[in-house]
Amino acid sequence: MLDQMNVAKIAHQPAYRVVSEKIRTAIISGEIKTGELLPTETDLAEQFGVTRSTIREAIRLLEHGGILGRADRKRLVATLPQTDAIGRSVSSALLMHQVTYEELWQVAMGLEPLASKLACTTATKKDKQLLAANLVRTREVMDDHDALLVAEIEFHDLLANATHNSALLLARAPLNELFYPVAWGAVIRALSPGERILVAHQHIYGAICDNNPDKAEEWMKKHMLDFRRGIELGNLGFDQPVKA
Amino acid sequence: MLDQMNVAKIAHQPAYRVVSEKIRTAIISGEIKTGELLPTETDLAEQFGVTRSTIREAIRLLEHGGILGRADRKRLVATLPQTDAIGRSVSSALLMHQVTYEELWQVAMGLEPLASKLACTTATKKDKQLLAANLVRTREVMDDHDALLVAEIEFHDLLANATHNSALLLARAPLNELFYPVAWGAVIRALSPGERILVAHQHIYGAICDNNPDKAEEWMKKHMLDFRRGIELGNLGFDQPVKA
DNA sequence: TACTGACCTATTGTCGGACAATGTGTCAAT
DNA sequence: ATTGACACATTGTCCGACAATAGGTCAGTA
Repeated sequence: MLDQMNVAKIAHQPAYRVVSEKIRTAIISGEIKTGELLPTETDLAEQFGVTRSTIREAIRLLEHGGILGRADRKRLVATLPQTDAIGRSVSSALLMHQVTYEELWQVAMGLEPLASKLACTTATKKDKQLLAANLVRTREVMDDHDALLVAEIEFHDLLANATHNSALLLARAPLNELFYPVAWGAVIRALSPGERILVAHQHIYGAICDNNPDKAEEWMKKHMLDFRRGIELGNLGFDQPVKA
Repeated sequence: MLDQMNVAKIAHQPAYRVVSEKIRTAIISGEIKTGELLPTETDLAEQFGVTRSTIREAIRLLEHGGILGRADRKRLVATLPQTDAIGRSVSSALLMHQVTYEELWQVAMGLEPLASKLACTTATKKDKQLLAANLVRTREVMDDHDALLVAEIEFHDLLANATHNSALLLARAPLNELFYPVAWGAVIRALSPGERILVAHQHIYGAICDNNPDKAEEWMKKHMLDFRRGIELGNLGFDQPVKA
């Protein structure tokens, strides 16, 4: 009796959600390959036996998650959810949860040294070239706070990409979106620690080229501790919620 | 000229996206408090000067991200995106990116020992009670593979919750969704390592009660290495993509 | 031939109205 | 106070329509 009620309730899902789920599994299972164009809304409506309005609601549901994108702002395509799409929703969730700088820093302290260590064995020549180019640019813009921040964020992003570990990339997405841009930006403006940043980056890069995981990890930890000290020295509210 | 084109293109966003964004910022900014009921679709349509269909599409866009939930399957309420909602979308993204067990294990190796260490200083009495209860249950179901897996996952989840770090919770969401259920489940079925799991959990729990962060971190690392060895011993394809 | 420009078509975005199902509140009767 | 009938409100779904525009077609011209 109670079971029947539950079944009945669960069974009664809105059509737009059922359709959305069907499309989603079709994409995940590879039945619809990524990059492939979806049928038009009218066709989909006919296929699923519902009206276009319902199809459109189902599409909206998927669109937000990044599973569906659009080729030319007209036709829809199945796309791989990219880190930036996921990162945005994760970041907005964290903002609403009033995440503090310290919480983000703790995560950074767990992931960034790990990324450095892993990158030593996984970085390709291309990755190293990109990192080297970033170092050059960092040296050039050392006195421009905004440009320095951009270069700093890029360095950590390149490093993470060099691990070729998509799980790691997604896990550290909030760092790119919230931690570095806001908190680190404040430190840079307050303390102008360009020289210290560059030195740390150079050591990390050197360790990767020398295939020395321990050294890479160690220098990244120093780098993160530097950052924490910067927040404290600048009295920037380490335990305050991040504000967008 | 080029600027104007960009502006024109950016300016021409579909109404459902504009409306969705307005509602979203209204919620994030606190103008609409979480838990509060939203106006009805008809009212919203009138407010924004669009038709109900458009409003509904805007709502679908937010519904997927967990920003909007429903009180009683009728009225909509503003809700905080919870880790499980985010976790689902992250996990589906990872599946599509063909994440491997090894990649997930690497992230786990970065985050789980960190969680153990942090929990030592942040765990409340309530947290410790929950962990203790979990240990009792684990001992009881040691021979039931499925129940043991549930208890194992719950232990790590309780531990993460004990850090009270929402950034960490979100970062490790894929571990809950993909890593433990699938990979660890395979190990348990293949090797029946109930005793080793329990011993590790007990040492971690003990370290937290003794406020001994280093020991907690160390035992969690052992625990993770055990898992890796299990995968290798069972020849379960450590470098294979995870399949849902 | 290769390019240009006008035209046609397909597709999305938006509108308005309609109805069924279902939860909710009201109000009278007991 | 409880109950039951009834009207009402709200969501889910359908239908049909039209404007805007991206893309393709096709004739005309250098």
